[in-house]
Amino acid sequence: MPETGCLAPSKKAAGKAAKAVVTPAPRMRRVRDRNQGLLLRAAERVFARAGFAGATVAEIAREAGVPKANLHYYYPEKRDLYRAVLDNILALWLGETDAFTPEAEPLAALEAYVRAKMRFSRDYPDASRVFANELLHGAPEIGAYLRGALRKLVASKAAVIDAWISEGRIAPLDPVHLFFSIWAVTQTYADFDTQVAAVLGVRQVSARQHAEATEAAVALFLRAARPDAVASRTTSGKLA
Amino acid sequence: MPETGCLAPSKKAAGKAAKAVVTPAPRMRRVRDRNQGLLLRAAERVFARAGFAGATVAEIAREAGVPKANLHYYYPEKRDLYRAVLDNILALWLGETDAFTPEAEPLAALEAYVRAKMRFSRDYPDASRVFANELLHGAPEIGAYLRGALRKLVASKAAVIDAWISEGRIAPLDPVHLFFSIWAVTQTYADFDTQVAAVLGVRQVSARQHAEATEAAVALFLRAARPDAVASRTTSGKLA
DNA sequence: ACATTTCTTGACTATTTGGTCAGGATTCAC
DNA sequence: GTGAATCCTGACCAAATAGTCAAGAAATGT
Repeated sequence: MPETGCLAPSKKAAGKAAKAVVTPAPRMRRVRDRNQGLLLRAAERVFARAGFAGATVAEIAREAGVPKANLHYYYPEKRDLYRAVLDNILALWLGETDAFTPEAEPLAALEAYVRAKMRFSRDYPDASRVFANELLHGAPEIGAYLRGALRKLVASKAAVIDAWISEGRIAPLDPVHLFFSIWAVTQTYADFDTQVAAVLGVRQVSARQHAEATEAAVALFLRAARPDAVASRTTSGKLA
Repeated sequence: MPETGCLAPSKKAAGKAAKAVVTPAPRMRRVRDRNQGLLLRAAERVFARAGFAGATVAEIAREAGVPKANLHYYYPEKRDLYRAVLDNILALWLGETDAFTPEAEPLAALEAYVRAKMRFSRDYPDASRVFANELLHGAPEIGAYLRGALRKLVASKAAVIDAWISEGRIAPLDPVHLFFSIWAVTQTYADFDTQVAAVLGVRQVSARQHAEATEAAVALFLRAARPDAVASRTTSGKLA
């Protein structure tokens, strides 16, 4: 899970003897991994509930159970830690689109994706919130990723969906906006979980309520994506 | 627009001569209104792009064009200013549900609501973002509002929709989750506008693209909410 | 006019916070 | 063992920031 691209003794620290710092040496990896893991998990929690600006390194260190100075040993700057957290999250967030292949059954793929995203919002609410917060403030750290990998991914999946549409196997919904909608709806149950709980009249959204939310989301998208039953039922396409 | 419940010379300032402080006096209202307006608008912008913790009163004051000390004259604490901004936003956010009356045409009401919410995300993106940020961090300031007015509102509108459902005039979607979904989808175009722009491959979402997003959202919800044409077609024949 | 209230603002302060550092403790390869 | 890399950490520091204050400048009612 670690190995986030941020080597520990940063440029500054490695000022004097810069010989074999390239690889952190295959030696003592246990301690580093352990502490980085602790710090990453603590940081995710704290960033999730306070945002980047609102989080303090002291609090993260306390939550991780290590002295602040030790945190700075692994992550020289607050931003390094934040980046590491985001990198972890992106890896998770990107997945789950495998179902969208030309041969797949469109509605089944859609349902699987919605369910996967709902599961994500249940299992990794902190990750979702950190991600949301980053987007909300203009994605200063992951903008390049959004314009790169994510954009490419969406474009390729949109092509698949467009093909399904022209075959009449799914309703003619704009695929890109469909993705935006799915992300929005599923993440709302993590990011704005406070609002959901408040409107539902509970302190915390229960597992059961989350399951109901999942069914509601699935129903919404499946109903919307259901191809118009009528159509012209000709050979290839339909009402083009 | 001002008159946000936060009178200027707070408890502290009004320590000595506390006689007729109840009403700010109908006198000099011009200056106060003007400056509070400037500050509120500046604060909304700054809070929108930096969040509560990330925003600095100095920046808000600069953006409003007044000295920092003058800001503190009207809003003794940063939180007072934040509350005032939120109060303004809530008033806006609450509206637009008038269309949901028992007599209304369900799909028309739904469409009107979605369009209104999309318009909101276009016209008040900063308000939307401040609101989103507040929710994201657990709604420390407006939690009571969510559990009170908002919850009641949703409950009453959900009852209307449930009635529509039992009359077969709209698809059997959970009304409360329908609201969550509509809010999620429409606000995503304000709150996560960075992501939308990135995936669309543009720097800024254009007016035209926002219009397309609106049509996509309307299509999504109308298709999902369309009652199943078949049904039982009994006594109170609906589909008029 | 003039007393009174409201407003304005530069200068100041207390606190928080990210980050540094030097010296010591561990750990590991050999 | 032992030497070298790695790790640990209390004590510090400089910068940023929310909030104060007191003295004076407008504005206002009568």
